[in-house]
Amino acid sequence: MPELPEVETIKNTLKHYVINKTIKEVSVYWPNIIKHPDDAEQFKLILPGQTIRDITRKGKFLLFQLDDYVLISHLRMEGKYSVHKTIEPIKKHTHVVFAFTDGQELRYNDVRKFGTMHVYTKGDEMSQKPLSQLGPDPFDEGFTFDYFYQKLKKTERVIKTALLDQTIVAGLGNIYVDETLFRANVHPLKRSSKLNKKEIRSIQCQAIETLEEAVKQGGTTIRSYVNGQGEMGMFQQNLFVYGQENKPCKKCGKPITKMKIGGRGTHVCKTCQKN
DNA sequence: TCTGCTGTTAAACA
DNA sequence: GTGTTTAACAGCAG
Repeated sequence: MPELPEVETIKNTLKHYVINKTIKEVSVYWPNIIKHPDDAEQFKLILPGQTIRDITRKGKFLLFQLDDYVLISHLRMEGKYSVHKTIEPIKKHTHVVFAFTDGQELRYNDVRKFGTMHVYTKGDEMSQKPLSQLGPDPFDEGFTFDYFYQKLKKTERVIKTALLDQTIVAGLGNIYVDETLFRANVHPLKRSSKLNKKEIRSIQCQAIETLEEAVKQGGTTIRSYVNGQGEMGMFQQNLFVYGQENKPCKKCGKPITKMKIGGRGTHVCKTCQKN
């Protein structure tokens, strides 16, 4: 589910509810979510007493900035956060609960249990998995044309696969890659190393623009995504190709084709996107 | 009931 | 380095 715009929206809505709250107790109902410390019991032990000072984001990762630690959370396909009063019943598929000292709780719910959580001592998080190998966030200074050009020029993979690679740029997923390539008029099967400067610049600009627009719309809800307040996104109304199989292209009117690239469903207008 | 699909990613293997 | 398959899971459509 959540790609950069959805994580950004969750961050913004959640901040409103959990900033300056102090963790009293942590419950873990599915320990496999916890990747660091190795032992979920340890995870439960170190967090009480910590106050959430800020929430930040890098790529698709949500970072809860605590006093002494950083909690790094990845939602994978269907992870969701919500805030409740302690007395409210726990919903199905709730795997981790952070109870605060004020009678409220931050709950992590994940139908498919693919999400991950890592806790590191503050300052260590960037040199450890999962952030250590991550490329620049598209909204960061580090996502320069020179950097992007170099990275794409030296890989033989097709552009669709390269854009999904989080070590090149962090935050694009299947929806926004398809949208970006359509807007840039580049075919997803085009070899990255064969792209010219103009195409690479276009992909970079369209990626940033698409993500910015999606953030403004509160993200894209296809099946299950909701923000930290349980609200759906609206960007699905602005999609050009994702989920538009057999529907007329909004630019040329020819039907949108769906194919498989690198094992991922890929939507393309064969008229507008040239290989 | 069975099969294939899903917004993610890491690991194992050729 | 690159591509493919599998695996972590549950739900849903056909």
